[in-house]
Amino acid sequence: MLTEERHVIILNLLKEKEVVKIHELTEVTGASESTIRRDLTDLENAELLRRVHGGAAKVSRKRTEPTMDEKTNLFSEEKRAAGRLAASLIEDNDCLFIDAGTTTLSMIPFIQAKNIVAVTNGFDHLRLLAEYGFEAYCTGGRLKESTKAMTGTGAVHGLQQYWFDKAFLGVNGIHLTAGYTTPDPEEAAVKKEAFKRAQQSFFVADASKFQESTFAHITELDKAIIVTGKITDNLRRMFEEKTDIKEALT
Amino acid sequence: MLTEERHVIILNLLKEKEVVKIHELTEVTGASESTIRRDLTDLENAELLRRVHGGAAKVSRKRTEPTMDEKTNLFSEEKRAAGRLAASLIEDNDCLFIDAGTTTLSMIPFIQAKNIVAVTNGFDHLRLLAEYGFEAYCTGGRLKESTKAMTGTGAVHGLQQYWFDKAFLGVNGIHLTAGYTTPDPEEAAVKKEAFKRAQQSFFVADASKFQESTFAHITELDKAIIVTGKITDNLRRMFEEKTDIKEALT
DNA sequence: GGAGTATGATTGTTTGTGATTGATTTTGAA
DNA sequence: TTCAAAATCAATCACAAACAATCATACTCC
Repeated sequence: MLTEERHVIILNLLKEKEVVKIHELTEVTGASESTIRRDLTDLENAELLRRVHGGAAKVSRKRTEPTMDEKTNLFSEEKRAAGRLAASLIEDNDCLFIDAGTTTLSMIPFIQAKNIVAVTNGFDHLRLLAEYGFEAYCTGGRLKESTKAMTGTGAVHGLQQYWFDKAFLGVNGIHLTAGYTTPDPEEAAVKKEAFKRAQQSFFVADASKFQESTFAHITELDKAIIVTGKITDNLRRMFEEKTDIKEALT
Repeated sequence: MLTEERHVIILNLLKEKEVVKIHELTEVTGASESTIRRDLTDLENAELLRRVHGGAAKVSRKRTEPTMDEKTNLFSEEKRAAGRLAASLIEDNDCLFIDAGTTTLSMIPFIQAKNIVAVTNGFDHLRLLAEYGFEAYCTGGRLKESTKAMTGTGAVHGLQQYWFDKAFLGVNGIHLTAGYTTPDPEEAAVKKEAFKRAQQSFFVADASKFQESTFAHITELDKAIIVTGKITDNLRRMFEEKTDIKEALT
């Protein structure tokens, strides 16, 4: 039996079970323990499994390398805090919409909930959701290169196939009278549609977005919940009179 | 026995099994070990299999390295030739569908036409189209991680917003009686819808796909044009009786 | 007939294998 | 907890299998 054949057998066994024992593998393959050990060492180096005493175990999908990068390097501390807080609002079996944008992107590495389904119009979001092993859907639509978001009627049309438990939306302005706003009307149309189709909507934003207003209106302030990093006492007092705010502690 | 015949035998054996042994191949073909080794070296250079100690293994089509220069490094000479030929069929102002799959991916760097609009269900295709400055749309749908294709009703639904001048489709089997086929019925549904909505459809494939048939039917042989790399005289004669074939010269 | 290619045999070298060793980890009973 | 037996481990060895390189022969296409 070829080395390659044994490798295939070992990996296939590991698709069905969490762990395989060395003794088990010697029986299935007819090879000696030494050979199996060498196989396991090779496969571990290729990051296709993880060695454990007495055999080998599945390498979990969620432990891919981007984890560290994304969690520690890619985003500012403030964005990560807001992302972590937003991710904690997701429950098992939720059907989600996750909007394009860096603030919503930062929540994905922190999602702990199991068995969720996520629809997104963000190119990187789609990739990241799949990398972390979540069931990922894409809205479709025109790829706007500057923001790597899919927008326009294609995206709205794609959204109309789904209903959501929760929508996590990015936003550029959160204003006491103007409500939630964003500069691009095409993106606003997508956010509006997602908002309409979700039982609960969350606008995830950092402190710089408060008391700003931009061109295109999405919805009124009290129709959604704000998720944010640390903000000033003043801002908090002003906005929590009008709507729910969830503020990250750190 | 001709070199070409042995190559076909070897590749066919590898479609059914994960690995083949050299000794096995000497028995089937009657050739010496040296000859088989040379065959395997050739086929490995064409990226149609992967050599392993004692034989050869299926080539896994994972792992695209996005930082490489796609024109020179990412694809085999055969794939590039087919891609270049397919790209040359695109005219200015065309509205295109470009299917997911490595063969169709290889055409994107060669597209010279101006002012085109391209819709795709391939994740990498979307990125590459945008990188090369084309107007890129995405069908949407569920991201199938293994192939990085978006499929299912979401993708079909997304497609129904568009009509195409030309559709470039990937395929796993091109068979004289079974027509064009692919293993996954969900992907077949997407290809079918794209085929239906295009004035002209092209199936882009390498030589190994000829006279193969897989599970899900897409359409009949004479309803589309085949774009391929170099194939044997025998194959060309058989297929050009039934439909148009465009074969890359090199 | 001669240039170019494909083939099979032979060579010395490299790689994969199973057995053996003593070291390390796990287990279970005191 | 502590200790000893059992299981598992990494390291090493010698042998066998597979390897690339080379050569001489047979074939094909001008």
